[in-house]
Parts: sequence; C-alpha cells; structure tokens
Amino acid sequence: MTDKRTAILEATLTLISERGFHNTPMSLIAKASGVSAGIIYHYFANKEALINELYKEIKLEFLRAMLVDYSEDLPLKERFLSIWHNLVNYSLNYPARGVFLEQFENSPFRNHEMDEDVIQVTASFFQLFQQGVEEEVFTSLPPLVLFDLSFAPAIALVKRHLAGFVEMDDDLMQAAAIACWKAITI
Amino acid sequence: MTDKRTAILEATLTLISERGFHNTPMSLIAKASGVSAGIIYHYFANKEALINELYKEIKLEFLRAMLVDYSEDLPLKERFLSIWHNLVNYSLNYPARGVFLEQFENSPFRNHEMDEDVIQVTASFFQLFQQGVEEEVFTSLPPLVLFDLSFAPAIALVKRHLAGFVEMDDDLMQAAAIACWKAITI
Amino acid sequence: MTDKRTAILEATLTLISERGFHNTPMSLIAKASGVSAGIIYHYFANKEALINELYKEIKLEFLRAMLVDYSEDLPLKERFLSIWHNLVNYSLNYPARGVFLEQFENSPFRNHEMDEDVIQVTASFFQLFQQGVEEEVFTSLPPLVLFDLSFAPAIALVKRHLAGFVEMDDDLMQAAAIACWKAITI
Amino acid sequence: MTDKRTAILEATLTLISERGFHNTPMSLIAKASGVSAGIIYHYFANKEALINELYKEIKLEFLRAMLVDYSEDLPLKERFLSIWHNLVNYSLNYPARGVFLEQFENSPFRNHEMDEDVIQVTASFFQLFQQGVEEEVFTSLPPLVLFDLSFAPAIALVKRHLAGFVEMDDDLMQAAAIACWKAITI
DNA sequence: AATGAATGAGCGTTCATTCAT
DNA sequence: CATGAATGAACGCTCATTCAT
Repeated sequence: MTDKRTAILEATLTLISERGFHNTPMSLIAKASGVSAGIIYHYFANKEALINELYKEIKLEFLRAMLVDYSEDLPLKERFLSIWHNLVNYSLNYPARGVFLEQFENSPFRNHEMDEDVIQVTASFFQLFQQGVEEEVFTSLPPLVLFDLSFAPAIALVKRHLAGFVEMDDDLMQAAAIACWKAITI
Repeated sequence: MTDKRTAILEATLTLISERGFHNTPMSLIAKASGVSAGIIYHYFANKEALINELYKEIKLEFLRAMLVDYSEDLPLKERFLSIWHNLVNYSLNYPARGVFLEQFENSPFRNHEMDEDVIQVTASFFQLFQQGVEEEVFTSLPPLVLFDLSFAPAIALVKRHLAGFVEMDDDLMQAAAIACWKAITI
Repeated sequence: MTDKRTAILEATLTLISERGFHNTPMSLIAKASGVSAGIIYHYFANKEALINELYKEIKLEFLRAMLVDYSEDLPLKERFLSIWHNLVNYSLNYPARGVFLEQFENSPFRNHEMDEDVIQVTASFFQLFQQGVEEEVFTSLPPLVLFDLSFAPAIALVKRHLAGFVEMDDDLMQAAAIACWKAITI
Repeated sequence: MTDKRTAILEATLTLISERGFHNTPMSLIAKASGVSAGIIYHYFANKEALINELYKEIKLEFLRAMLVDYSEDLPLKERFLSIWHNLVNYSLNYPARGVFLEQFENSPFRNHEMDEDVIQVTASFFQLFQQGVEEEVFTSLPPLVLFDLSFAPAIALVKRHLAGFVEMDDDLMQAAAIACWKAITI
C-alpha cells in the first residue's frame, strides 16, 4: 500500500523542517511514521533518495498551490495577485513545506535538474511574464528575473512572519503584493 | 595566535559552503586549516559554537560590505542603489559567503538572536527606510518589510546567476535595482 | 513440486560460488530462483540448513562423478586413473561445484559428520586403497592418507587452472595423474 | 604505536579462523583486541582492507616458515624435505594461520595479485623445482605443478589431522613426505 | 503452496570530542 | 599551545526470518 510511503514522506517532512536533514535519523523517521526502520528501504533506495523524492513532491505541490484558481483568461494583474496571495497563504498554512523547500534549495543537496512535471507547471509562470513583456506592461526582463522580483519578497516576508519579526496580516499582504507588482511594471 | 583561529574559520566557511554542515567533519576542517583536530577546541567550544561564530562574523562582514561608501549625506536613491549594488557585487565576488549565510539562515541551526554589532550596523538600514517613509518617498511599511522588498530579489538573482540560469551583467543589475526601487517608492 | 526446491539449490550454488556465503542474501537466491523469499522456508528450515543440504547433495554428486565407469573388476591402476581423470574433468566442467565444495569445506560452516550416502560412496575409495595396500602395490598408509596423496594435487591443479596460472591440457593431466600414482605405489 | 595494530591483526586472525569472515564483526575484533571499534579504522581503511592486510602478512610468514634453514647449498632432496616438514610443522603449531589462509584462498575475497615480498620468497621454490628439472631429477613439469604435487597433500593431511581423522606423527610425516618426493622424481 | 511486505537486531562505519603526551 | 591517537555513541543500511493474505 501507498499508506506507509505517505506516512514516511509526511514524517520526513515534519522532522526535517524542524530538525534539519542530518539531525533527522532514519530511525526517528521510522518511529514517527509508525513503521520499522527497514521498510523505509523498501519504498526508497536510501536516505538521499527519500529526501529527493520528498523535495520533488513538495515542490510540485507548492507550485500547483500557487496556481489555484489561475486562468489565462483573467487580466494580468489579477493573475499576478492570485499567484502572489496563493504563495503566501499556502506558506503560512503549511509552514513546514516552505521551510523544507528553502532548507533543501539552499543546501548542497540541491540538484538543479527539474522534473518534467515541474517544468510543465512552471510554464504557466513563464507564459504570464512573457505576455506581460509583450503587452508592454512588464519591464523587458527575462521571465526568471521577473519571477524573482515578484516572489522573492513574498517568501522573505513569510519567513519574517514565522520568525515573529513581522505580523503578516491582510493589509500587509495587499501592500506587499502591490509593491511587487510595481517592481515589474513599466 | 589569531592566525590559526582565522585559518579554521576560513576553512570552515569554504567547506560548509561546498559540502553542508553535517558533511563537514571537524577532522576535515582541521586538515584544511593545517591544524590538529584537538586545537580547534581551544578556539571554539564545539562544532556548533564554531559555526555560530562563523555565522556572526560573516553576517557582520556581509552587512558592512553593503554599507561601503554609504553616507547619510547622500540622497535616498543613491544610498539605496549603492547598498543594492554592494550586496550583489559582494555576493558575486565572495559566493561562498552568501551560500553559507543562506544555508545557515534556512537551517534549524539558526538562532534569531542578533549580536550587538549586527544590530548597530542594521540601524543604518532602519534609518534609511524610516527616513524614506517620513519623507513620503517610500510606501508606509515597516522597515523590515521594505528591506525584504528591496533586497530579497537581489539575493534571489545572485543565486540564479550562480546556478547558471541567469547572466548577471551590469544592465541586469541596473534594471533589477531600479525595479526594487520602484517596489518601495510611492 | 520439487522443481522449486531444485531451482533454489541451483541458484544457491551459483551465487555462493561466485559471491560467498554471506554475500549471498536469501532475497537474491529467491530472485535468481524465480521464487518468493518466503517459500524458501517451506523447503529449508533456514539459510544454514539450505547450505548444508546443498553441500550434501553436491558432495555426493561429486563423489559419484569420480566413480563413473568405475568397476572393481578393473586393474588397480586403471581404477585409480579413472577416478583421477573423472575428478579433474568434473571439476573443470562444473567449476561452481568444486569452488563451492572447497569454500564450504574450508569454512567454519563445515560439520564433519558424514551422511550415510556419502559413507557408502566413500567405501569404494576405501576398498581401492585397502586392496592396493594388501596387494603390496601401495605404500602401507591409512586409506585417507593415500586418498589425499592421490587427489589433493588434482584439486590444487584445477584451482591453478581456473585461476589462469596453469593450462590444464590432456598431457598435463596424464603426467600429473601418473605422478600421483607414483606417490602412493611402492 | 604498532602495538594496537598488531593486537587487532592477531585478534582478527584468531576470530576469523574460528568463526569465519562474516561471523566476525568488527565490534568483536575490537573487544578481543582490547581497543575501541573506531580505532580499527585508524589502522585499516575498512574490514576488507584489514583482512587483506592480514592475509598478506600471514601468507608471507607462512612462506618464510617453509624456508627456515633452507639453503641452496644443500642437496635437492634435503631441501625438499626441509620445506615439506617446515610446512607441516608450522601448520600444526599455528593451526589458526593455516585455517585462515585456506579459508581466504578458497573464498571470493581472494585476489590473485601477489605482493612483491611474496613473489620474492616464492622465487626460492621456483628455483628448487627449476633446478630439479634441469638436473633431470624431477619430472619435466611447470614449477607450479611440481609445487602442488609436492605440497597439496601436506596441507590436506594437516587438515585431516586437525579434524581428527588422521594422527599426524613423525612416521606419517616421513612417509608422506617421501611419497610426495616420489611423485615428482623421475 | 505461495507471496512479498514487514520486522528489528545487528552490521560496518563515521565523527564530535577528549586527553595523554 | 599543540598534537593526533583514542573513544564510543550513533548513524545508514542489510538481511534472515515471519506472517497476513
């Protein structure tokens, strides 16, 4: 069954987000998942494969969450704001996921290859920024640059909130989202 | 001598930025610093203390590098752009430092207490954003929020550059800095 | 069916001769035999029993192969040479069997008890050497000693051949067999 | 110091000869040597390296023991018998060594490369058989073949003795040595 | 009979830390 | 100050064996 696999992945996510990769022994993952240590190796080749698989799944889930209610039929600004708010809301609702992603992506574990699934989801962002540039709404910069100008502050602010240094309420979200919109528009 | 201490810190920085915290044994740090394993414990209480100390030093150095040529006598925009470019240039010139800081700050190692020295340096940024808000040049938001709106994209773009996904040249730097300026100005 | 039992024994033989006892997990035996891991325990009590059973079967087969075309009606020398050549030919034709036997007999796995079947087959060798001594053709030594003087070199030479250090052709076989004959004759 | 290294090697020899490679955990070697488990890895890269090193040392010691009192000035037969008796006496006096060597050489651990030291010692045997062939005392066969005809029975008989199936006394040794001499002489 | 998921003890190995020198 | 041999707890992982299906 996939039950155990899921339990293992969930325990790994929680533990790693709280304790870090190397302070999370396989034995602890086993205990937290309610399985034996040995069976983890039935589902994953080794610890690294487990973590990489977890990263892929969480990354994909995260990107998809950014695109909830997204439609290319909506105006650019609405699309932009929807993504922005989705990103922040999801990060606030599932803080372990964001923490895990940031930890992974800033660690030497990272492997810059992207899954086919991830590339596909990413295409929507690419299209958004491409279109904005073509319609001369956005500054003429590579999509990845526009992406970072748009969303790097969002992630940074969520971290500030989780660390207790900033109170992320609706007003702040609105204001910050608008600020990012201003950053990329002409 | 402080020579050994420095050698240890430098080796630790390089090794951790390349290999991660837990894949960097003390014995390797010893070898890379040209000292014995035992002597590290003369200068630092333990591995955690060594890493925390390294973090403090690098963080302070990083913040100070952002303030090179900074003067409160200069106009707001010049000050802002100077910081922005300093940040990016320093990160590009000393990539191990940025990588280490990001790795540390996104890990559960992190301890949100700030050194007196760091607080002092930080005051300059605080003053800058405070003044901008008072003069109604910047959107009325907490300084930390303005900080992230201003500099989170800079860090993100440096990472893209180091990963090979974006070519960070002067034009891009200018354009991205201006975008961040637009984000926070009214 | 006995089919599976046989498949398990054959896979075990091949794997152990190539990889050694402890580098041959039950799971690998299962895979190589095309059966499940669990069913092995239907045919054999445990790994040790499986290996012991395999040893018994191979040992018996080996001894019987030495006696192919053997008849007490033939002259002593013919009988001796027939056994000698059978031993070498069989070992060359089925190298895994010889390798397995040697590995087993030189390991602490070994248990010096002999099966009834093996004792029976062994009787022929005993009779051969007994008769030779009585007829004053062979040096007066215990049969087991004459056995080793006769065949230990044969086994050693097969190992040299398999290791590539000696080319075992018909001439060498003849010469070596005669040498062994000379060793035991008066 | 080399004290610990030696203690580790000796414990490994005894334990492996009694229990086999894989039934001899590193932890047991540590306990039997009176050292910690960790320090073994200071002297040997890993278990395999430890065992290979042990093999090399024991093999060399064994070969050298065969050549005690050996001199090329002595007559062929004396030289031959000296080696033969040395081999048997050493094997009987240090049974763990012989058991270990046989176990190793019949296992897939074996690596047929020979140390420079071993090759050098081996040269004496080579010379002996070469000379015997040239002087037309020995049958014209490759030295390695003459070696096995000469000594394989000796090893086999020691095993029989240790297993309790043959009583190896002086008379038997003399007779068996002469039998082997007969095997290789014209 | 047969499967293969599951267990958990035990393995080889690493490494932060100590301490005799 | 300095060394590096030494410790031993803890890790990732394997595998003989069991058992629900």
